[in-house]
Amino acid sequence: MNTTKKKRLAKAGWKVGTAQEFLGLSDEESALVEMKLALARSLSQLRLARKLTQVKLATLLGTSQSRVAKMEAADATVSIDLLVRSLLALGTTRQEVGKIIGRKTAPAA
Amino acid sequence: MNTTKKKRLAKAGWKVGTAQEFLGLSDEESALVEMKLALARSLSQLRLARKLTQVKLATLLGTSQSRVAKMEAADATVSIDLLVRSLLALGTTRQEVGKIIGRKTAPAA
DNA sequence: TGACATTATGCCAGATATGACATATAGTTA
DNA sequence: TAACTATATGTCATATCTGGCATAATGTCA
Repeated sequence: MNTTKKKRLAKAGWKVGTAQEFLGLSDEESALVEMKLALARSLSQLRLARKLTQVKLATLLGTSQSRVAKMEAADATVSIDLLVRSLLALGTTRQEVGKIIGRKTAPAA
Repeated sequence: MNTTKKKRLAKAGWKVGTAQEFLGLSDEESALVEMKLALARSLSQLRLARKLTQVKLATLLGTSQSRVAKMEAADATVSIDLLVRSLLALGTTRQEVGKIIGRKTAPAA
């Protein structure tokens, strides 16, 4: 649950292979994080594919640029609900959302 | 978003084929509801398969019987986050969660 | 029938997420 | 360099979700 710790490390510039090994993330926690990462990545890709700025996407979704930035960053303050609702709003089907969630996340470059 | 309306109808005993046609649910809203239904159903099945009561499952998850009941009923007050976290806590893999979410929901019996 | 176990529903205080705003940090072009 | 665009981060009031409790409804068995 201690996401603050993770953020501190990340902010300090640590590029960790997978978060789980350094931070004491349980399997459940890391699975949840990976799901969020996969959803966040898809949202980002979808936005770019449509050549939208975060501001335009925010307007489309009825939210703010800052929240879009946080969604794409899989910030701790964004829920899976929000990510899923956003993808659905952009026309992503339920089946596709399922695939995204199940998709293995590529390790941080 | 008016889920109160739906609850009133449901409470009145209306067994609707799919919710969308009677209530003015948008595609996005109904997709979200269906995802929650699929997750709720899986949770229920998983609990029964392990021969647990809602009380025992609640203890296992660190929550209350009432919330488990609401989760299984896909109540409006339960988030996708909660359903997913519960499934993960029971050992469901991320891939399986993905499949569940994408799975087509059987119409109400 | 009563006694008991299980599940469902209503409510509410505290926890968490959201939207909005300000501001910071790139990145680009002149 | 300045001016501009796009993205990131911090904060906060409000909205929504969660856990927990009470209680109702349903089911089961003697």
